[in-house]
Amino acid sequence: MPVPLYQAKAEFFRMLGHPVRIRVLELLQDGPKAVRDLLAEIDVEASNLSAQLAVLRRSGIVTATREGSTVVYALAGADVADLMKAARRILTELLVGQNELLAQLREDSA
Amino acid sequence: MPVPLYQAKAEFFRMLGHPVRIRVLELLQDGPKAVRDLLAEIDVEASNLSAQLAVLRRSGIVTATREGSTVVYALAGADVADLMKAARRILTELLVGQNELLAQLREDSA
DNA sequence: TGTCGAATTGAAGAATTCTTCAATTCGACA
DNA sequence: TGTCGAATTGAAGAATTCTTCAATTCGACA
Repeated sequence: MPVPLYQAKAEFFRMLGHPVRIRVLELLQDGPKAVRDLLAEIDVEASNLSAQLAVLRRSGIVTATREGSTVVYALAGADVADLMKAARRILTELLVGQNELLAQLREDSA
Repeated sequence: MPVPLYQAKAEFFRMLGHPVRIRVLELLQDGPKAVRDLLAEIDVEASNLSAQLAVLRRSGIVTATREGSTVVYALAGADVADLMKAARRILTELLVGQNELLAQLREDSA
């Protein structure tokens, strides 16, 4: 039996659910980048970055190609920017909501 | 110091990364639903569903209101449909890619 | 008030994911 | 061939998340 769709969706979102992986995807939206460059921009150990890149690679959302002594990663073509935009829209609402809640709490205790 | 944005994004996606939570969000796109109804449509134990609903509630993406002896959940207004659409677009690409890979593997071993 | 159904919660173990370390692979270049 | 830098991998413990069970809350209604 095939993986049910909601299961595949859940795994997809889970794959996105890590700060380093998010940063990588964001950086790759400007074009392909060598691991060294990613390493320079993200605050993470090399081996940990490798592990997170492996997660992205396995999912197929990025590709890796060796160029000389370095390895270059790129988005596999999928329209990641749109997804991030949609996510940001919701996330903004949620954070605003939390702020309002916080403000109310301050009110109430004042 | 505030939570960095990529951290908030990662938590957001992680919140989406569970089959039951995905199903709930999908079902709520058709309008508010009582927990009993969700329970009838999703293959999950009541206490487990409650736990997953709690995750969604805490994030603010859904609201819960008690109506008589049942509790009704609804999307908090955020545009979840768009997000799901963007996700589906990428996910489709990824799954197609995996199928092609699989086809190649079959080729090679034939 | 007592009881029932609906839903949630806390606690505990199981399962999964993260992080780090040491070891390894791979190409470049002397 | 030997060595170096770049990147990855495997293993192991730490941390987080899931699932399940029993207990609890809360309103409806007799």
